[in-house]
Amino acid sequence: MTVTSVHDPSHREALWELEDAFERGDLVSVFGTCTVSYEGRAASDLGAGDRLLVLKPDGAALVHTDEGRQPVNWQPPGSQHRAAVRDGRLRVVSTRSNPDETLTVRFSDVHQLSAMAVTGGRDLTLHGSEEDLRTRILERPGLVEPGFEPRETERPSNAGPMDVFGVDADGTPVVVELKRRRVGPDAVGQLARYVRALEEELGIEEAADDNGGTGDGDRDPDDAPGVRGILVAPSVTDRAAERLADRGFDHVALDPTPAE
Amino acid sequence: MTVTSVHDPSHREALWELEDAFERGDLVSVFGTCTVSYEGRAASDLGAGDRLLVLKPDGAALVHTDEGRQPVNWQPPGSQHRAAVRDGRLRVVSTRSNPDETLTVRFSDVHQLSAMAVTGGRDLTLHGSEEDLRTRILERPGLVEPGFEPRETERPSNAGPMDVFGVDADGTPVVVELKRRRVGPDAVGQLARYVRALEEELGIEEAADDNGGTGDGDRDPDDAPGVRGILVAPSVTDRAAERLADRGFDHVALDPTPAE
DNA sequence: GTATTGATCTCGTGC
DNA sequence: GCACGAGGTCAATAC
Repeated sequence: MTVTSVHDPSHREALWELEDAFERGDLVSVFGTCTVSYEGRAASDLGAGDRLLVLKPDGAALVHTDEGRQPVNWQPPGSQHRAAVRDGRLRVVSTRSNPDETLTVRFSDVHQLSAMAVTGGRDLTLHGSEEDLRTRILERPGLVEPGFEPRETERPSNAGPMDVFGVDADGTPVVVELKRRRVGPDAVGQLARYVRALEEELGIEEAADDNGGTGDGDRDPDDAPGVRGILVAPSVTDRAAERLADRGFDHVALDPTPAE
Repeated sequence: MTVTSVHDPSHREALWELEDAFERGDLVSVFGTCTVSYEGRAASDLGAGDRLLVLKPDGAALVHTDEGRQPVNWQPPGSQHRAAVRDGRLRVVSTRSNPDETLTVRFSDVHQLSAMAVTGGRDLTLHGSEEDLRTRILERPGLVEPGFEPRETERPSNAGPMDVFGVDADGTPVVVELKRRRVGPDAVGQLARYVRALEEELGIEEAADDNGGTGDGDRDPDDAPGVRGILVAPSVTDRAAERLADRGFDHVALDPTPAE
């Protein structure tokens, strides 16, 4: 089996194993007592402690403590790993450019080092994403509202691509913004940008909304809108609901996956 | 140091080690060939392949392939790990509630299993965050613009807390939104929400309070906005710049850390 | 390369 | 518990 593993190695022994593992393109895990420092997009220091260092052949480096889903320190894929023994410590440095950043892990003790050749088997089939929600709607447009007709997905606009563009039963243009989970006010802002961009593009002028300054698309919900906005999400927060009402947008409660 | 480590263990042997490690509250790493399935906020399946499984005493579980900073599958902290041998495979299941979700890892082969007791040493000192940017501005308000006077940070509003609230040289209220890096249109929307909320708030106060506020609260609707918005960030995208101009907001180029 | 947005985002903080 | 926003976010995609 292609796993090498050393228990309580000397620094020099650990160094050999690391260099071999880098050479082979192995996935490496190192248990040990170390300090960590990072400099790049920000800068950080982490005092001595026991941690797990994971080094990947694609250049990713992860320093994990006993808590949290997130590594306490890391280096993104595309970095270069190097190892050396300096000042009686095993030093692992991972660097990359653009942006320039460096992660340095200094081990006073290495307790356990393992390396394994790993290939393939990384394609995940995932269900329940925003894309699934879109598929669901395209297959059954009536879920949005009776008479809704999708015309285009990822339709380009000055404000970027809108999730779904279509028309309602009256033929009024509709912008649909999809979210796979409960949303806050930011999603309403996003929808508003698309609606506004489409209104400008279609040459639909809103009544009395061109004083520059703070005019930001407020409308009277009683007005017949030039372009409608519909937010499709399982639910919305109170503040988002307020903002939806302000803009005259609708919310449709829908999950990315059908109820089971 | 208490590191246990087994190479090419039988499933039963691996099971013992796992259960002991769970008992002791160890940080665990497992190299092996496995399939992974997840069901909860979404659902996913991953075919057989060699991976690294990390199990943390706080309940976090991470499945890593040879690529990427992100685990291909995971379970958040607060989950419960369990292990068993079923159908000739070593099965590790991690579950949590609220939301209900389950990660199942089935090993056909375990190549290497290590466990280490880990405590403390997880407080990181980080520099270059948004908070550093705020500190910088509070110490030298002139960086925003000459005459700017910060009055409050995290000032509450109907739209949430604004990063910095203050007044400019003319006494006009100013909302400052801070970003540690280059920003897109979303940040302008965020700033706009705060400015709008503050305008409404001040409008209500003026209407409800006959004395008006301080003398410097006067403004000319045609000329100056009631509330100014300033986005402080290293830089902004074109679309964000457009949007800033639309709203009449200003951009101040500033890094979280002084140039070196 | 930059820009934009989704994510099983995670994580902290405040209510 | 929910809501809101930051993050060295990461990662995919379009340009």
